[in-house]
Amino acid sequence: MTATDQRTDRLKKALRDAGIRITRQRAALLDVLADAEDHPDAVELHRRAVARMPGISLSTVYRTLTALEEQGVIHRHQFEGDAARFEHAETEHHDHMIDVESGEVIEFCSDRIEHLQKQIAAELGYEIVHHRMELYVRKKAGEG
Amino acid sequence: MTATDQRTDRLKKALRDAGIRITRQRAALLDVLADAEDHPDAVELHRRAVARMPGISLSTVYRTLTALEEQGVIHRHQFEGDAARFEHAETEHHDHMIDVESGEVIEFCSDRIEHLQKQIAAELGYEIVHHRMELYVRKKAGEG
DNA sequence: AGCCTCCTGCAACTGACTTGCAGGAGGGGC
DNA sequence: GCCCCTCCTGCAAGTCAGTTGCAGGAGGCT
Repeated sequence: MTATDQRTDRLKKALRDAGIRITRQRAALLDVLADAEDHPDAVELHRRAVARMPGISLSTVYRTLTALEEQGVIHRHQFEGDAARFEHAETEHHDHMIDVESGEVIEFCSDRIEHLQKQIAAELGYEIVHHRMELYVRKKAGEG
Repeated sequence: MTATDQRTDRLKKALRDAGIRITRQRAALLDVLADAEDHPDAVELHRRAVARMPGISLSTVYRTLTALEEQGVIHRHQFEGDAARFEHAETEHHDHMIDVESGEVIEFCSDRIEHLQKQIAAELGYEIVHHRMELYVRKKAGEG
């Protein structure tokens, strides 16, 4: 059993535990999400899901993505000017850099920034529910 | 002449210099933008503009907002699950905190975070074109 | 004042989702 | 293993925010 198979099983268990039926369509989408190493949008996920479960409709993909997000097993990202992109939640917390030329998405994390964010909010009497930080970047001249 | 009148004049000048005609519709919208102390969306801006120039259409508001953004005289923000919100660009650079309960938008800025962002991008061989950082927050218990 | 453009309002369109509906299929209970 | 209740699905139609084609209207240079 591969690492992504195990991930698929954990995702399925989370859903069954929440009383959500594992249909063939949902199983196909979970497989696709567990396999994905990138940040695909709904249409791309649908394209990949059709390969495993021909006939699955785009509305089922949208409905299932919404349910999966509600269960916290996937994250939804809304980058500038794009359709929403998704990734399974079995990753360490991280933020995103988007290469504005290639569209490539790079993950990163900074404890120091997170700490400063918390501090700034606290100074104004707030606590952070969640945050969004995206760096739109370009390869430096002479690199890449 | 008030501060916002002066701001309106600067905005108009920026447009004329870019070869963009100052029509009555655009003048009305510039007035509204110069006056706004909050972060209104297109529909709210249209509502306010109608008070100064009855008959101005929503599509003209959208078209003008796009042009103003291209000229760099206003900024567009796409907060989670909301229509785009706008503010004139005559402010110091800042990021936003959104109170998830009241919808209130609070501006803040952290040089230390900006510095860390630049550093993280540089370490991966990138330079930042622009960034987006939003903190979704809630008033701490016992405050507010 | 004349005239060339660019701008405007209207209505129709787009893209990304969302939803109503009637038929279909999980999966617990037997 | 089969039943049956309920939830899920595909389809088509709808929604929401924003965009665009068009024909008439108005800046602003001369």
